[in-house]
Amino acid sequence: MAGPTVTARVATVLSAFDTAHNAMTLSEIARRTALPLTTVHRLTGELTRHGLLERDQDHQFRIGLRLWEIASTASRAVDLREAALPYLQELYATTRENVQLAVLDGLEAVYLDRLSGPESVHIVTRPGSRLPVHASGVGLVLLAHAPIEVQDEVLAAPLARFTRFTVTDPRRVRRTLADVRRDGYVISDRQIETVSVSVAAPIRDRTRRVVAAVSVVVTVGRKDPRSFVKPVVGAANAISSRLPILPERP
Amino acid sequence: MAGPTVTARVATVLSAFDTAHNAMTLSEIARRTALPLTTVHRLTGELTRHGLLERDQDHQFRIGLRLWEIASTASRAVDLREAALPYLQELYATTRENVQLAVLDGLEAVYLDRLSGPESVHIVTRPGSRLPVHASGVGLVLLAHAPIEVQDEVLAAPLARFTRFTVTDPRRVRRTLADVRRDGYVISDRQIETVSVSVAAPIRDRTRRVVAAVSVVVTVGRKDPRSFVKPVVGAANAISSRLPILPERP
DNA sequence: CCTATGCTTTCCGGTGAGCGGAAGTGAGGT
DNA sequence: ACCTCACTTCCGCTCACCGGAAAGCATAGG
Repeated sequence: MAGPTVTARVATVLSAFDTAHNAMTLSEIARRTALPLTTVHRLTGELTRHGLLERDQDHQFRIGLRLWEIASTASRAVDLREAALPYLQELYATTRENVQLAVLDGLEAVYLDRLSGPESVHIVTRPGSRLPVHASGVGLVLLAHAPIEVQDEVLAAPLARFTRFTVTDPRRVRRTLADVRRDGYVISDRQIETVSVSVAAPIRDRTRRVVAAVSVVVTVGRKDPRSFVKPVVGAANAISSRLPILPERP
Repeated sequence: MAGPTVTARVATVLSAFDTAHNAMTLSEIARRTALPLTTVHRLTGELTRHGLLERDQDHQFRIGLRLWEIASTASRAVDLREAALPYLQELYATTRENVQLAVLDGLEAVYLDRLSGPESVHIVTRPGSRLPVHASGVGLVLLAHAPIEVQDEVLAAPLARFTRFTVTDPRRVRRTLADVRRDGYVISDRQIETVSVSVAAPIRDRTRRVVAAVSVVVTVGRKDPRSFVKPVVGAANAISSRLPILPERP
């Protein structure tokens, strides 16, 4: 059904860039997008002319400053991030552990921000990265409050296993989701990496709709995860009460 | 010269979004871009389908999470910003004043980051915004080390006056640029706003090429601006020494 | 030196995606 | 009921897009 329109191809080319591929040659982009080389050549050339892409002297393409600029000034991610930042910093100051902020996009969680210091566990997520929602703390929180169709669609597909602790049985995940809704927080124990536990809580806008989730990720076994519940929930509530009116997605 | 290609129109539509216009209706975009309504309708529809734009229930378009994501994971702005952040924080901690990081793009300065606290002067720039280079502290630093053609082009055009202190005579600006190169810093006195003075210094990569500028913006008359020269230059040098190899623009 | 390899750029003719005026829909206001 | 303003759908013309072919342009190996 995806007709090969120019706009679609532009989107495809831009989407070829991610954390692992932030600089690519022409033919690398062509390979990754499965588009004809000539076509990519024309598109990248035009995108570069408009500043959406840049090219260094090694002939490597990168995302252009212009595109960063547009995204930085105008996105809903930025509003949420800015509103939450002071409270995330406070949460970091009291826990000295990784602090994360994420929202739901489609069937995945997108990480908007992460604070971490030298003492924190090393974790995989970076701002701008995506993870499935069935395993991580923030993911479970977001899924628990997502529309029922989203939940069904996520749980209908096979659930990826990250560690031997990852829950991949849809029924058990559903039970967890019910717990999250009842308790107002969740503890995800070594489901993403075997070294870390995360404690997450929902952030709501004025209408009490869940729009984001905040979590703390700590080294397993160092301290009782339950001791983080109060600060995490507290931060989530503080952010909730300060949120500007957020636009709802249709 | 600008042929009306689809890619160009996509760029135009995306560029219509900025700090002052982060949510627009269809016809608002059409007005701002001077494109036919039908055309904008088609393009925004397609862009939305690919997640580059989003639309809330008020029919307002915004920059999509997908676009933010692409820009966040893959831009040269992000690398520079991340490398500099710890030192910017340190500079903020010691001065408690606005701290800014900017790069040159085309003939303008783009602000990558800003740290400010409750005690800082309120200033106009936000991350992602642009300002001309002939007046601000960071602008003068960037211009002083820009290719000669850029300098000529900037100084050939009429220079915008922001306050009665703004230097708009190209000859005087050129003299200032020479001073910047000699001294390694610049003090811009009330040239942007009548309430503030900025102290700026260049950031260089491994090849000693100037790739960015850092500045502190302080309230005029509160403290001798010269007392900020040492911390600003110190921070700039510290960042310079920690920079990853930055790609050069052709 | 020549040949091979991999990447980039230019060329060009056929064609369907893009175009946008016109007309239709629908929500708010008077 | 009528007007206004914003959005959406329709549809036939046409020009920008398409991509294979082939030519540059380095770097490596024989």
